[in-house]
Amino acid sequence: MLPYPSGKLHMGHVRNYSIGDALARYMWMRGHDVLHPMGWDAFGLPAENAALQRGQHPRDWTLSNIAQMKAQMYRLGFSIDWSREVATCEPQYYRWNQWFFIKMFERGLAYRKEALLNWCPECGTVLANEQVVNGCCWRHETTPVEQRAMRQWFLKTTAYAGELLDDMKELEGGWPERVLAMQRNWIGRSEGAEVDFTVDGSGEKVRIFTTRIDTIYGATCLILAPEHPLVSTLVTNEDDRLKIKEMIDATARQDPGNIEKLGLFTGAYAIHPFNGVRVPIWIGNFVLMGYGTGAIMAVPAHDQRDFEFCRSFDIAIAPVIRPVDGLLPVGEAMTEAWTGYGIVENSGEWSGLPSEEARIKMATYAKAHDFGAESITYRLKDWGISRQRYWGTPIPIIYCPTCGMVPVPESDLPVILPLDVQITGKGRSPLEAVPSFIDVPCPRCGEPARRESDTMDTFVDSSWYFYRYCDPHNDHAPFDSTAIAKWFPIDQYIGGITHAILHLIYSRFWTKVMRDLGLITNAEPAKNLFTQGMVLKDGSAMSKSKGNIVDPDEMTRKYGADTCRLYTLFAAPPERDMDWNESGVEGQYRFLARVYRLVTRLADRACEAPAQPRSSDRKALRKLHQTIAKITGDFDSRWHFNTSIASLMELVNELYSLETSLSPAPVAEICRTLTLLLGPFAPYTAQDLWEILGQTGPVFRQPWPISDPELAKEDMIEIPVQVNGKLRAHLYVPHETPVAELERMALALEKVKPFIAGKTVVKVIVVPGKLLNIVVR
RNA sequence: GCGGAUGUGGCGGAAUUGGCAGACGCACUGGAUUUAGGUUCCAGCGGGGGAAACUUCGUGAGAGUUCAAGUCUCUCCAUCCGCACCA
Repeated sequence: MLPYPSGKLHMGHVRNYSIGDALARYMWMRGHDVLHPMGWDAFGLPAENAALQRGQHPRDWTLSNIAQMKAQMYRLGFSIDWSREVATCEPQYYRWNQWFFIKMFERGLAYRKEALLNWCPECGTVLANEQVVNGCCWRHETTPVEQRAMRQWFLKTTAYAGELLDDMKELEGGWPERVLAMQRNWIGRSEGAEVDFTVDGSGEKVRIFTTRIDTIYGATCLILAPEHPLVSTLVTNEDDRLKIKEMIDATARQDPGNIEKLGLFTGAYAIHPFNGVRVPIWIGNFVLMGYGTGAIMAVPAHDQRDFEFCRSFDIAIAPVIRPVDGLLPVGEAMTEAWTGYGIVENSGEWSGLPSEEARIKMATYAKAHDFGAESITYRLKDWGISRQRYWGTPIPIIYCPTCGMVPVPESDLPVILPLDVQITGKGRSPLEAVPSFIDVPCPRCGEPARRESDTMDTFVDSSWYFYRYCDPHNDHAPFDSTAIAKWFPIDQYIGGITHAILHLIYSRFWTKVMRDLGLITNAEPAKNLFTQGMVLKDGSAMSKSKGNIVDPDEMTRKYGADTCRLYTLFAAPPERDMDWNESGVEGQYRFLARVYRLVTRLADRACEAPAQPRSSDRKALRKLHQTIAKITGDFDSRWHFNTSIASLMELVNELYSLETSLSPAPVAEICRTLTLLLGPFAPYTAQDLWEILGQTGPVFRQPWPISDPELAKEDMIEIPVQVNGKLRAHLYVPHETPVAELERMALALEKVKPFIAGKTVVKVIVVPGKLLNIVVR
């Protein structure tokens, strides 16, 4: 069992690529310059995996593996602008990852610290907070992560927390609201104040964070997180220390969101900085060390959690906010906290002020007296990027006993992975056991030193791969800035919702860092984001643990790549989740076969001697041009390819029924156009038909067909006739029939007469070309 | 609890700007072709009533606006997703 992901192209990818590929092909046919690289997944994980399966060393995963990936993608019929190909696992890419890392290290944006980290026993590595899903690894959904204290490398995403949040304003409209909502939530900005309480006796300060400084006179105790550094000095009693340890363990075991409130009195008191009152210092498991300062003031009267805590430990409840409508909270008789804003009372000189005003004035006062200040807290944490894996970019740092942490000189980049490595999947990084890699001289003093053995999270690679695509063979910089200026920000990024707070935060962060390094000018990577729905099987997301995986390779062998792609586009609009249903796949297979038979038959027909035009020709051309208009409209507005494909099916059905009565003249044009329309969705079939029709060159380099409104226009229009909003009849009339004439005809209809007989026609509503409604009373 | 969505036949879905509800496909039924099965082709297919013409009800529930509501407004219900003791 190797400690590597068994990543493989799955149906979610196929759907993702089908959407992007259809769009790119359409844009090409419309004459646009499109850089259409497939996602990082296409190059990264599966290539690594394939290499491992063949027993190759990942260090050599370069062109041969890209070639293999190419073959896989081609087999699935995806087009990629190969002239700009790049793979994130090539040594050149390692080099620029390391180059960026050193730039960040020099600016304090990359740093190393000891921290409790999420450890996945299955991967044998640590994970970032964003990569933990329901307490489990994002790759191993049933393996709970463990907490381990380790020294690890972090990137300072928190330095950009405010900007990451503020710049979302520019993404509104272009990004799905739910992704923005998830990111807002994840960044978790909250405005408040920090206030220092002094420990009575020792004089030590306890800093707390609150969003409701206006309630501070209602603080009846302080509560520290069990992990708070002050706990060890306040609690000296062995029994209590044991209890605190138990508290931490018990909290970790429980279901999040439903954790029993545990508390312990430290025996110490703190001095309230506003009124000098001594308040007890408690320890509570509901206070999180990772948020704010890890300590709070408990205001039981105005915070529900504090209320529950103080109730169960018999701590005083002191209301200090009165609702504007004048009703007082009832103090000790309260059954729940009152969390609204109102008028401050029982609060010394601030009594009588509205909450909002008191907040500002009290924070100003705290600052003037040097015991606090306004403060903004974010929930976002720094991104832990160390991984104890073999594959991945080595972190370019050397530890020297005298010089400390020394970055690898730029001339020595890239640091590449050693070949002589034993991959056990156990314990620490496999690189630690490779002396030729680990033991190096210090670049500064030349004395023996040790190389960092951790490698970077692969989300580092995915954070900027799309920039490298613009200039993949550059060997003196990550890319040329002018190449970026041409393509960035990305006009349209397409991805799964699963990356809403992983990849999409990291890549936004990376973009801002690169901008501050002066490499690019855009502050955001992508103007527009489209998140396609998931591919479900039997109502739930496909996953290895559930065993409901549909293998694209197997489907391709059975039905062909075009069928799979067509089905992923047809089964639902792209933003919606779709259920995988194999009989639906067969429907698409039938459709493609039907098109193929039709076009090959008609190709022979086109060669027949010319004949008199027939009425069927007109009908077929009309449907053809209506279909062009429909599909063009779908591409230009909403990407509902399910309706595009439905309209292609309608066209094919119509051509089937007209087939025998068509004259040879329009047949060639109809076949060519049908093939071009099919091109973005089923490129293999389209290319095949294109050649059968005697044409040359790639279909997606042909101009997109243009709908002729005259040919698309119906001769006669059908107007529904309603009486009091109920459908009663239809009128078949020429286009420019005058309104008065329509009214006269409608009122004279045999089917209408019984419904208006004996009643007064109040008015007749005519919506030109649409409908006619007779209102009677 | 907070946030984001969604609700239409047996199923996936269509109705893009308030204007014929159910396009297209799947499943099903019948017919043609076939020794047979499969394939292919043709037809039917929301519920009730009717032999049929036709009629009536119908877009989670209830109200409202309108000549007209799946679509707009309000109230409620259900489901899904994300976050969740965030001070």
